[in-house]
Amino acid sequence: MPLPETEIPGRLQAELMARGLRMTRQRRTILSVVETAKQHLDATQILRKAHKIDPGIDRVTVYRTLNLLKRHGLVDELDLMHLEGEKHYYERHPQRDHIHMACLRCGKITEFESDLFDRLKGQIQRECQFHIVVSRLEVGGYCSQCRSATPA
Amino acid sequence: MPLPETEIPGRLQAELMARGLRMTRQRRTILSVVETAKQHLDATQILRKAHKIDPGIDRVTVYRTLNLLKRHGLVDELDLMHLEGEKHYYERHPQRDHIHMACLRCGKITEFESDLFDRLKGQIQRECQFHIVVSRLEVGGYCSQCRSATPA
DNA sequence: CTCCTAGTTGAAACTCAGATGCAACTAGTA
DNA sequence: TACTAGTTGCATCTGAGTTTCAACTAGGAG
Repeated sequence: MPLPETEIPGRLQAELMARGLRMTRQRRTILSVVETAKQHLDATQILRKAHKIDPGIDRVTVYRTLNLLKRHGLVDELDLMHLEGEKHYYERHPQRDHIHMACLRCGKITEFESDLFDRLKGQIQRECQFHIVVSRLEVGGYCSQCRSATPA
Repeated sequence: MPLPETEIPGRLQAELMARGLRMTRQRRTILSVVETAKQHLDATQILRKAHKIDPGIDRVTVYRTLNLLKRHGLVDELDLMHLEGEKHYYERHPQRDHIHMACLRCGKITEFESDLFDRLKGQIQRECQFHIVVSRLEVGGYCSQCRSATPA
């Protein structure tokens, strides 16, 4: 089955290789963890998952690889309003930027795409003559469930 | 000259006292530093400036006071795209939220207010039923000067 | 004005994410 | 198959921010 686009096991890998970067065993592992993540993971969680695939992998390699991906715009670094400590979270850079909403009560993270957001970025580029490379809109507050819940 | 609003030396102080919080010598000092800051300061810079006014002041007190102000929504905590390390920057919470643009080349921080931003927040509150307490839109990229400058 | 106490402070020690220096290793190429 | 620039792992470091606790004090009660 020589499909033209196998896509699933390695869009990030493909993109890194297309940039002429070396594909090591460790990088492959970390990339697959990031790629298949169901939620936002921090560096420690990524290390833990990578460790299950390849126990020899080191913390430092995870940090270095995440920096590499960030520099190449392949992953986005999130703070998620520092709801718990100062760690960073990572997600594959999406085709279309979205907003992250963090509930200050239950900690749930919700994502939201908006045309207004796209237009706002356009306005910044035009009016400020600022060339946007990365953007991050994070909002802290109370989600619909927590708003209607009885106060803790 | 009993002006009804002396305003200048202590709007933050007044707001804290209005909330029934204790006004200590140290807090007064830190508040005045934040209040008169010409640019975004991190905790260490705030400590340094506070130290010039009151050498006895401790790091810990600065951190605690900044947390207090943050909890009361009197200052906003910024990351400024982590241009240099993981520290946080602080600014008085403005009447109207603005966007922070960080130049990845020269490090300059520019602020920008936008009607679209206000509308976007309104949309989030309405469509997501999310009650916004704090919002932070940070953008990284290249400012107009650096775009036209010769590559380093 | 004096006393009282809950809230605040400072000093030291701690935590934790992330970075760095360097010798050993290896992917991709000649 | 050999070579080498780039990568890895380990040990160590850094630096922001937090915690613990005894001593102190702002601001209200008497």
